[in-house]
Amino acid sequence: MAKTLVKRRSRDPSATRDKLLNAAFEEIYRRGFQAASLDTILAKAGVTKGALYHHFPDKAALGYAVVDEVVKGLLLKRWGVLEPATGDPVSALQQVLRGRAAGLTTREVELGCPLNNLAQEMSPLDRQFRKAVNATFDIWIDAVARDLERGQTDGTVRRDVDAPKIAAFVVASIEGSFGLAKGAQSAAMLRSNLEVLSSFLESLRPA
Amino acid sequence: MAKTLVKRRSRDPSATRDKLLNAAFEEIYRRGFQAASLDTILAKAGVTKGALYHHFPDKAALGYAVVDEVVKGLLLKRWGVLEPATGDPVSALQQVLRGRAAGLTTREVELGCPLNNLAQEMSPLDRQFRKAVNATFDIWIDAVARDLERGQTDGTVRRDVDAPKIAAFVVASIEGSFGLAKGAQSAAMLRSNLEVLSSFLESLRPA
DNA sequence: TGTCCTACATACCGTTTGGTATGTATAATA
DNA sequence: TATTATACATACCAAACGGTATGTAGGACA
Repeated sequence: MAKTLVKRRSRDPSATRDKLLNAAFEEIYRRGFQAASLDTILAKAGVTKGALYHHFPDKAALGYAVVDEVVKGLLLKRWGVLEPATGDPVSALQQVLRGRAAGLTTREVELGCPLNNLAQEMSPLDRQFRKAVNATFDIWIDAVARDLERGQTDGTVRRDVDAPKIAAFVVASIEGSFGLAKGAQSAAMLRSNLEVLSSFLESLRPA
Repeated sequence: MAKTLVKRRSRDPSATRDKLLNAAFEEIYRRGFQAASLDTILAKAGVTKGALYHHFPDKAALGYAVVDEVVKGLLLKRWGVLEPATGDPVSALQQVLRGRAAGLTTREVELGCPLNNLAQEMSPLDRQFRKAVNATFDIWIDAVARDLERGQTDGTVRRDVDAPKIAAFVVASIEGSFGLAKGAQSAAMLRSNLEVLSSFLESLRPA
């Protein structure tokens, strides 16, 4: 018996922490951070207040952890930032857009982008929140910018475009599209916007 | 003495209502609707709870009124929707973008677009909120779409573009740009994004 | 002038909130 | 085996919340 390896620990702090993070993410995603109820999070996680305040000093710290350990990874994975860039960047970006447009869930359309939700709600209210959220956006934007710059050296992207500026605009357009579609509760509008963005990307190719 | 015209009425219901709406707008703009405190709003408006609940049945109704009677007009005015369209639409839109970029306030960069804030926070939570917010977005999008269509008949806009789709994308990009800039607290990023959007609009002109 | 409805002001209420104090069982360590 | 720190569970708290009940002053109208 590999008891020491497989043993059912009646106390598993990291598992408890994960349950808290996941439950908090769900609640925050649905209601926003400020309106997220700790009691609801605890009920969903199946633990008590003692566990929460053992792992996190306060509600804000739980929120920061949700950004750094849940939302950040989710976003970077969904937008292909974690995978190594290959081929010409315009086509690669277009493919990511198509993939996202094809795989949209109702939940995603209704609730929008969790990172953008937190950015809009918390940026003016909490400096630490703003920094955590913004750091993640910067990673995304920088990744797009570097892809475009690589395309410029490879000759697949026009040399007269300002790659960092375009990258920021691409991310802004994506988030704006999700936001508008969230208000309209329309996956069709979201897909349409992503298509327009895709056609804009096409204009970045050399003439 | 034009007493009946200029008289200081100790009771002025519509003025009281306006004070409530303006104070509520400020508080909601800063903290979001859910976190907006009625007591704070009342203090800012200089009235009491009795006045509030005389004019509005509950907090939600106050929020709806803020959208319909404050935010809506503000947004449509700022983006030139209320002024009659003239000249070629691409140039007109670019001019609005330049004007907005030039006239940005710190407050606007930090707090973002009040309509978009409410859209992101309340759309999944309150159907009536969502409808009020979305109706205003639709007015804006439709206005842009009609401008573009007019340009198409005038020959200043390419005929192969889908005007309503482009219009939605333009609004999405603008809101996304404000949102990203709000997170980054950067007027420069906002201006940069609006410039990229302006260059995109340029591509709508006939070859 | 008397009446009556509007337009508030004041005081209060139950609920929910984030947070804390305290007790206790587990499990590594000495 | 005894000790001790970790990892919780339970019970509780003050403050803030949205909302209500009740009282009252202003002003149009009769």
